[in-house]
Amino acid sequence: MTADNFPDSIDFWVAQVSRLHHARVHTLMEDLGLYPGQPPVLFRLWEKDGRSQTELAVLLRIKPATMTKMIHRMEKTGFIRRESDPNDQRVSLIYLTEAGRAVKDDVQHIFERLNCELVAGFSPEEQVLLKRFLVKLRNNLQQTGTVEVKPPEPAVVS
Amino acid sequence: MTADNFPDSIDFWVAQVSRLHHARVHTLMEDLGLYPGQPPVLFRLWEKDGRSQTELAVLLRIKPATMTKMIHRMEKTGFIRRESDPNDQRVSLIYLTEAGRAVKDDVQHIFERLNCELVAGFSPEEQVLLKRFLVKLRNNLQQTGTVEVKPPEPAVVS
DNA sequence: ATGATTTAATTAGCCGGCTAAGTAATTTGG
DNA sequence: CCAAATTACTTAGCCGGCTAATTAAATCAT
Repeated sequence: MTADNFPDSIDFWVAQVSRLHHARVHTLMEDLGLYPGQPPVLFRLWEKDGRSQTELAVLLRIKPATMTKMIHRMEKTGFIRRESDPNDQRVSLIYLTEAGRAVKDDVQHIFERLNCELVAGFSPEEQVLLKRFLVKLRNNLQQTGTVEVKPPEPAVVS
Repeated sequence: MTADNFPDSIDFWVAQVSRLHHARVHTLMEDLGLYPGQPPVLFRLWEKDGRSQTELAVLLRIKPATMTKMIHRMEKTGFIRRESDPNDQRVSLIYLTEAGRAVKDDVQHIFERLNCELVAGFSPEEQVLLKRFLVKLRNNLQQTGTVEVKPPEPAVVS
C-alpha cells in the first residue's frame, strides 16, 4: 500500500459502500421511525420471538454492550418489549410489540427494493460471486483477527 | 428480502466486512497511537501537504463536520497542525508534523500487510473483479441516493 | 453449603459517521 | 459601497460500533 494507490484500495471502497448503504437505509427507514441498525434485530425477531440479548448479539455479530443500547432505543420507540426470563433472572428476553409486528411488511418491501437497487447491473452469477467474495473477505479478516495475538508469555513473577 | 434470507444478504456481509476491517485496522494502528479513521487523512497529506479541511473531506468522501472532529483529535495527538490560510481566513490548512511524517513507513507497511491478509486466496483477476464490484455497488448506492425520487417510469412493460 | 468462578446485562466513555443550526469571512449584486 | 448570499468551519447532539469495569444471578468445586 502506497500513498498513491490508497484511494483506490479495497479498504477504501468497502468503507465507502458501507457508509452509503447505511445512509440509504437511514433514508428509507426514516418514515417508519426506524434507525439503520434496527432492521436486523427485527428480522431475527420476526423469525423467532423472545430471544435473549446475547442470542441476538451473537446472530448479528455485534457486542452485547451495543445490543443493550439498541434494545433500549427500540424499547423506548415501542417496537419491542423486554421480559425477565423466569428461569434465569440474568437474561432478558426480547419480544416484538404490536408495532414491531406491524412494520414487518413495509420493512421487508423496502429491503427488497434496496437489494434491487444494490445489485442493479449484476447478473445472477455475479451476485453469487460477489457474495462469495464478501464471505471470503470476512473469513480472511476473522482469521487474522483471532489468530493474531498469541498469548503473551507471562514473565515469571517473584 | 425476507426474514429468512436476511442474514445472508449482501447488506449483512458488507456491514460485517466493514466492521471487522475497522477492528483490524484499530488493532494494527494501536501501537502507533493512530485510530482507524486517521490513516486515510495521513495518506492524503503524505501525497500533498497543506490541504484544507474541505479538500480532505471531499477526497475522503466524508462530511466536513466529521473532518473537524478528526482533525482536532489528530492535532491533539500531534500528528498534524493547522494553520490559517493567509489568503482566506475561513480556511484552515492542515500540515503534517514531524510525528505525522515519521509514521509514514510504518503505516504503509501495515497497510500493505493488511491488504495481503484481506485478499488472501483471491487471484489477481478476482481482485480486479472484486474492486469492480465494489465500485459498481458504490455507483448504485450513489445513484439512488442522489436521484432519490425517480421520475415516474413509463407504465408500459411487457 | 459456601466460596469462587462464570455468565448476562449494564454503564461509562471513546471513535467515526451523520444532520442541523450557528458563526465568521469572503463574494456577489444592486 | 453595502446588503445579501455563499462558503468554511464549528458545535451540539444522535446512532452504532467498540472496550473496560460493574453488578447481579447462576453454577461449580470444594
